[in-house]
Amino acid sequence: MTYQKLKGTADILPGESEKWQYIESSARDILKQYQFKEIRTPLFEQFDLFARGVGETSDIVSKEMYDFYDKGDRRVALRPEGTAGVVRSYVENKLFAPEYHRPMKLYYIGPMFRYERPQSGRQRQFHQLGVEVFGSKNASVDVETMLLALDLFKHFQLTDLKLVINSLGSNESRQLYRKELIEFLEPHFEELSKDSKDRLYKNPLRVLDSKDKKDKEIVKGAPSILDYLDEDSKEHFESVKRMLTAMTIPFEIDTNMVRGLDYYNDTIFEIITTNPKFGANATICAGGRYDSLVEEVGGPSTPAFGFGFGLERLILMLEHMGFDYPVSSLLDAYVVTIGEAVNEEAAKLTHELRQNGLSVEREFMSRKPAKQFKTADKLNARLVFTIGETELKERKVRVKDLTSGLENEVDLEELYTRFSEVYPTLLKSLEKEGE
RNA sequence: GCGAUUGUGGCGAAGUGGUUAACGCACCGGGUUGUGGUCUCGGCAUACGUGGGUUCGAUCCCCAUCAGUCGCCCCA
Repeated sequence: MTYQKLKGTADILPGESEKWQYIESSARDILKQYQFKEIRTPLFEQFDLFARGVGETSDIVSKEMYDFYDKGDRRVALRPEGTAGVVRSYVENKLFAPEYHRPMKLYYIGPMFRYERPQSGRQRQFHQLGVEVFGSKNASVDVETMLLALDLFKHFQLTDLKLVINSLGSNESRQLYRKELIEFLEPHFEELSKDSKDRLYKNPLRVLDSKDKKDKEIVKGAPSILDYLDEDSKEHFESVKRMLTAMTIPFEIDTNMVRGLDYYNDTIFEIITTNPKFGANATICAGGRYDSLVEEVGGPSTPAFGFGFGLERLILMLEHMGFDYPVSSLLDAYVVTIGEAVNEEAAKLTHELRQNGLSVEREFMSRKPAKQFKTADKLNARLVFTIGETELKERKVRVKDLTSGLENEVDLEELYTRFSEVYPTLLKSLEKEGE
C-alpha cells in the first residue's frame, strides 16, 4: 500500500456516510426550530486568533494546535474548536451592527483539528457541532441554549445523560477567588500532582477538576467559587437555576467543574453520559457564557453563550445503544439487460425513468439474468425492468414487481412519451389480488 | 508526551523455523442456451505492514519503523 491516511484521520465510507447525513439533517431540523442560522467559517485561521481566543495556557494551544507556516510565512493553524473563528467572523463582518436581529444565534458543523494521540472517540480531525449566541446577557439565553443541547441529544433517544452546571462568576470575582484558591492550595503544594503544581499559578482553577486521586482529596476542602460570586453573577446563576427548575429539567451543580478553554465566565455546563463504556470521554457536550471574548478579538463588548459537541462521540454513543438509523434504501427500479445488443436501449430506458423521478440502477456488467435479479433483490429494488433482444425487437420491456412477483410488459414508446399515464396503470397491474 | 496490545488475500479468521500458507464471507462462473432469498460444483485474488538482523532457511525469533486499537494526560 503506497499511501495511507494520516494518523488520526478517517475515511467516512458509504454505509457510514448515511449515518452522518442523518445526524446532520436531524440536527439542522432542530436548530431551525430554535431559530439558529448556520455560519461557515474557514478551517484555518491566524494562529494568534486561537492562541488569544482559546487561551495561551490551555493544553489546546500549548500542545495540541495543528499549526504551520504558509508560503507567505504566515503562521496559521487548523481550527481546534469553532468559537474563535465564529467570533472573528462576527466581528470582522460587523454582525453586531444595529440592523441585525439580536441576539444573533449561529451554529456550525464541521471538522476541527487537534494534534494528539487518537483513541476511541478522539481523532486529529474530528467533527463538531456548535452554537453561539451573541448580544444578550439574559440568563434565559443560557437556559434556552442548554435546552437546545439537551433537545439535540433527546432527539436521538439518548439516555443516561446528566446536565451539570456551575458558575465561574465575573472576571473580577474570579480573580479574587483565584487568589483565595492559591492561598488554600499553597500549603499542600508538595502533595499536589505534577500537573497541578504546574497549574497552580498559571491556572489554579484547573487544579479543581484534576483527575489525580490525591488532588481530589485536597480539593475537597477548597473554597467554593460560588461563595465568591458578586451580586450580578449570583442573581444570574439563581435565575438560570430557577428556570431549569420551573421547567423540571434535572440538573446538578458541580462547583469544581471548570473549563479547559480560558474564555468562559458565569454559567458553564456539561452534558455527561453516565454510561460506563465512555470512561474518560464521558463529557459529550460542553459550553458556557463568554462575555469578554468578542471584545478580546477586537469587537465591541458583547455578551455571548455557546456550546460544542463532537459528532464522533455522538455516533459512538448511538452505536453503543444500538440506535436504528432510518434506512433510506429506496430503489424504484433495476434495469436488467440480456444481450449486448440492448445496451444502448437500456441506457435510454434508464435515463427516461430517472427523468420521471424514479431512482434507478441498471446492469453494466452483462451478467446472466439470474444474477441480475439477485442483485436487484439485494438492492431492494421495487421493480425490475427486463429488456432483451426479443423485447427490443418488439419495442417492449418486461416489468416485474419484486414484492408481488407479478410481471407485465409495456410498450417502450408509450413509456417514454406518456409516462404519467402508463406508469400508474402499470403499477396497479402488478399489485397482488386483494392487497 | 507516556503505557499496553495488534498488524496474514476486499472483509473476517487459522497456522508453521523449511516443498503448492487452511477455512468462512464477499465477488465471478456453471448446474437444459433469458428471472430473484436456498442448495450444489468450480473459480478468484499484488495475503503474511515496512526495513534491517539471527539462521543453511523465516510469515512464524530479535531490533527498528510505520499503522491500527485501547488506556493515561487533556479534551468534544
